[in-house]
Amino acid sequence: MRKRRSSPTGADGLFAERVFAIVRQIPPGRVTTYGRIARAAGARRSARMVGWLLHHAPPDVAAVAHRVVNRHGDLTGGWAWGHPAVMRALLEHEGVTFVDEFRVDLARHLWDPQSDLDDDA
DNA sequence: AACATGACGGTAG
DNA sequence: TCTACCGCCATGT
Repeated sequence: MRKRRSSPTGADGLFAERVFAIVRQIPPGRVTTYGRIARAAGARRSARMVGWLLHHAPPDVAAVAHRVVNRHGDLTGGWAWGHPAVMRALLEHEGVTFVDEFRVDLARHLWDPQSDLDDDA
């Protein structure tokens, strides 16, 4: 039964692949959290792994990784772009509003990977 | 093998 | 609202 591991980087690839697929589905102008992604992907490694995976994500995923923030909406991974201001600029460019210098308005832009049935539609 | 660290999250004070 | 502590999993030293 559920004996996975034995592979680096969640390398079954299952969890990682799952996370990357979800991130790629985040619609522009929307944001989601590490925890939401972890939960939608079957968070066995916890949300911390999501952040770790994003740091090791392929170019196509990194291209939309700015839409992933922590549970408070803070741009904790902003330094991956050299400075959080860069990440903020990318989000604002998509219409995302902020409630603080580096905190997005989750109440208004939060997107849940398990609820991709709403919004736009 | 052990300890410290990290793009996190939840609960408790 | 903010700080502190614990749990989770992989990496680097």
